[in-house]
Amino acid sequence: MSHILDGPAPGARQAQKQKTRQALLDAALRLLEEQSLSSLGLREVTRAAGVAPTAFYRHFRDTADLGVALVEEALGSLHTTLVATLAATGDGEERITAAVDLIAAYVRAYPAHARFIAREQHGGVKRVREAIGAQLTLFAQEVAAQFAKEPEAAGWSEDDLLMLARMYVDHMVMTASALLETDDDGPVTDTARRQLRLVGLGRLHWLDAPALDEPVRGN
Amino acid sequence: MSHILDGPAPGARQAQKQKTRQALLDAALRLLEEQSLSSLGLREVTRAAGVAPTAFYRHFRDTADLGVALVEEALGSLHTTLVATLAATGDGEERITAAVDLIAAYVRAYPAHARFIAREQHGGVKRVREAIGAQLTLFAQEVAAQFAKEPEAAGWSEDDLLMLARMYVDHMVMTASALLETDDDGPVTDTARRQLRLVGLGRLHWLDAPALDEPVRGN
DNA sequence: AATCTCGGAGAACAGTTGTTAACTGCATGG
DNA sequence: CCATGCAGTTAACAACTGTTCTCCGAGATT
Repeated sequence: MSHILDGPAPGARQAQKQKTRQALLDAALRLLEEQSLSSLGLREVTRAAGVAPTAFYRHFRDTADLGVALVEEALGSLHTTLVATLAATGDGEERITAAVDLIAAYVRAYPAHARFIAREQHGGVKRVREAIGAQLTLFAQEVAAQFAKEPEAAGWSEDDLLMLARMYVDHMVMTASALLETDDDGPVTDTARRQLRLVGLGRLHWLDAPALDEPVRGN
Repeated sequence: MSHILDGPAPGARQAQKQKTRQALLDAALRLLEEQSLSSLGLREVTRAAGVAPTAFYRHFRDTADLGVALVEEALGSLHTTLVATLAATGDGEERITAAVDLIAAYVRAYPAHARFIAREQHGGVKRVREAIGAQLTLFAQEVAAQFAKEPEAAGWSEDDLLMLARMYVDHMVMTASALLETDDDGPVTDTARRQLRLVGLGRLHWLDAPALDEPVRGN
């Protein structure tokens, strides 16, 4: 263990603090596999983490606050990975496989994190819902920005690109949730790939359609 | 009112029972607008319904049981409406508008029910999750069956039709959830229509693609 | 008219919750 | 080297939870 980077200025004291903080996050995440955040008790978490109830307040105001921290932990590191995956693959079937594999790998590596996001995306705690929504919107913007760089995006409005990107992002969350409720990934990833293929086909022919800016309102 | 099927005896007594049962369901649904089912307390519900805590047991074993009843109340009557809407409209833009309008009307008419479904679809109570999942699968099967009757489905495998239908159903739930978090339906329904248009375009060109039963595994 | 059924009320239980206050010990900065 | 800051502990609180048992009174049954 090197002491060079964590010792000098910061303090080995904060290391211990973040250690218990992480213990609280881990304990909470484990408990959240079988319940929702809005029913997660402060004492429940501290008990599972092996610390006194009052220690909780040194790190979080309440369980909603802890939930927001969990959102960052679950989604924060995914931005670079996602964008890198999209940038590294071309269009079409190759990219579809890469995207589905990415999410399947994530769900298998961090099932509790994935479950937490899928569950609390529409959950009962407003601040957490908003935090997840903001992250997903950010994902969509990043995906749209990546799309914009590619030749296939010629003629697309910014709004339509964002609409397309949101569809991909929302589909990822749906796929993750579906993966969590099965033990055989095969059928789920297969369906996910076919659905992405369908959207990709629609994308290819999007500009074939006549102008729909002001569709017939006769009805 | 027919008395033949209700049971052994008609009874104005059972009317009062179902009245309090409905009071419990209504009270629960109201409380669930700001929390998840897994944190919904039995006493909380009875207090809001204006009955004694012990009265709860005359109707439900626990709050999870009540949740399953809410799923039926929220989704049960929607099957006929959905199928009728699909059957009454042709393909293309007309059907897209009809479908989006249907879900927007539902969300506006029964916001608490819609919120409950969106929230508990991935929520912390297994039995309720399963009940919602079963209903949505049923929806998908009904939609797929309707699709199968139409000329556009020629050449489609049963599996692909179900995949397409699931996509529509899941997209409906997503749209409902998005509508619940905004007060201006315009942008949301607009995006939803464009996304459906995209999927519809993909559907039209689905058979153009080469056989993908055994895609290249070189990777 | 007498009896039975059963939805609902009331009281009490042991256990849990979030939050406050005052405390201990140790790493840290002067 | 000592005083300060602060992560974590202990104790206590009023409030709340799900559940059981007992009882009541008004339909329903005969």
